[in-house]
Amino acid sequence: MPNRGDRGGSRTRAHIADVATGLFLDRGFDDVTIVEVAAAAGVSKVTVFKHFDRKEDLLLDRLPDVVEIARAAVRDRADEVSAVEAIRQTLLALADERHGLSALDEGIEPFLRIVVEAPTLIARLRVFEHEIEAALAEELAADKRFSGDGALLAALVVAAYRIVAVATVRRRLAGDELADVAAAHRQRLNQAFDAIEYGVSARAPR
Amino acid sequence: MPNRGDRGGSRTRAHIADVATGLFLDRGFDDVTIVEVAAAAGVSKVTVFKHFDRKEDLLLDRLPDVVEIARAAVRDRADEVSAVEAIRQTLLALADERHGLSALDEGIEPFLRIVVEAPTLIARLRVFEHEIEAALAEELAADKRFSGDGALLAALVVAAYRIVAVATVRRRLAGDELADVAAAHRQRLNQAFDAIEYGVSARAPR
DNA sequence: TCGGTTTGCTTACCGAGTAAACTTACCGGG
DNA sequence: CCCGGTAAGTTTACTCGGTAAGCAAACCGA
Repeated sequence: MPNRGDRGGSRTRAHIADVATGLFLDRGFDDVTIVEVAAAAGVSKVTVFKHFDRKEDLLLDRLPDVVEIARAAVRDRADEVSAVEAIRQTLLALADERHGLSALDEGIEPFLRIVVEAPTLIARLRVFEHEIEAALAEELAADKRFSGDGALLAALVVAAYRIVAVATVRRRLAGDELADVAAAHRQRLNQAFDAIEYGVSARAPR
Repeated sequence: MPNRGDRGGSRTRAHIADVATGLFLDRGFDDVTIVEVAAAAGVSKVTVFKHFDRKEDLLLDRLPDVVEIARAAVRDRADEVSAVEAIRQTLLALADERHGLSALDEGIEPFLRIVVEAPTLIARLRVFEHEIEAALAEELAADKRFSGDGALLAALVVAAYRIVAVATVRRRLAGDELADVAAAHRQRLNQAFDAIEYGVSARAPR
C-alpha cells in the first residue's frame, strides 16, 4: 500500500534515515524504537534492517564515506609530500570547508548532543574509527613512497584526530562562537600533527 | 536450593566467570547463551547479570585492573623520568613478567582465539581502551611534573600499544615460538614509543 | 531474638536483530 | 502481450541480551 509507484530502493533508504534522525533529535536515541521508526516511515521493521545493519547506522549512515576520504588523502597526494603531511592538509581543508567530520558545520549541535548522550552511538563511532584506521593502514602498506610502520602511523593519526575532534565537539556544545572554535580546531590539529611528526617531547618542528 | 550454606558473593561471581569461560572456550562466545551459562553455574540468569553488566564481561572481567596499572605507572614514577618513559618501562616490565596484558603468558592462545573471533568482544575491548585512556589523561592532568596535552599523549600511547599488542597476538595465534614473539614484542614496543617521543619521521632517538 | 541487609530466585517483560516464506512491482525477451 | 526473473517489502515468528519487581532465604549486628 505505501510507496505506490516509487519502489526506488535508495530513496526509501534515505527516507528512513531522515525520519529516524528527526525522531532521534526530538526524543533522544534510546527512547525511540526501531518499530516506531518503521511506522513513522511507513515501512516494516524488517525493511529498516534490510537497509541498515544496526540501529546506530540510522543516524551515522554517512560515516562510511570518511573511509574514502582517508584513502584518497594518502593515495592522491603529490610525490614530494609525506603521508602524514597529506593527511594533515586534508583535515585542515575539511575544517576550512566546515565539513561535518570536523564538527564545524553550522547547526550540528543537536546532532552532536544526541551522539554524546548515547553510549551505543559512541561505541559505533569507535568501530568506524577502526575501519578508517584499517583503511589507512592498508593504503600506507600499498604505498611505495611510504616506508615505516603503516599500522602504527594510522593508529596514531586516527587517535590524535579523535582528541582534536572531541575537544571541538565539547566547545561547540558549550555554545562557543563558531569562528573561535574553528580557529582553535586548526591550532589543535597542527599541534597534534606536530607531535606525531616530530615527537611529543619536541619543542619546535625541525 | 543450590549453593547451600556458602552464599559468599564474590565466590559465586568467580564461579560464574569460570564456568562461562569454560563454555566459551569449548564452543565460542556467540554460541553460548547467558541462560546456558546460568544453568551450568547453577544460578539464574538474573544473578549472572547482577554480577556482570554485560555478557562480554564474563570473559574480560579482569581487564578493569589494567586501569590501576596505568595510573600507577604515571603517578608512582621517579621525578627525573618522563611520563612517556615511565609508561614504556611499565609495559616492558609487563612483557618481561609475561603478564596477560602483553598476550605473552603461556597457554593463552585459546583465549585469544575466542576474543579475536567475536566482534562484540573486540568492541568491549575498545571501551576498556577508552577507560584506560581517560584514566591516563586524568592522571597526567593532575601531574604537576607533566606539561603538555595529557589527553593527546594518553590517546597516542594507548593506540600505539594496541598496535604492538595486536601484532603480538597475531604471532601467538600463528603458533610462533614464545621467546621469539616476546623479543619482537619488546622491539616493537620500543619502536612505537620512540615514534611517540621523537616523531615518526625521526631516524634515530635524540 | 528481632530487623535490616545482602544474595539470590521467579516471573514477566522489552527491544534489537534474524529467518523464512509470501506478495508486489518493475523489466527485458520471446 | 504474456512470461519469468529479480529486487523491494511484508508478515509472522522466533532468539537472545538485558531490565523490573517482588519474594525467599541467609547472614549480622543490636
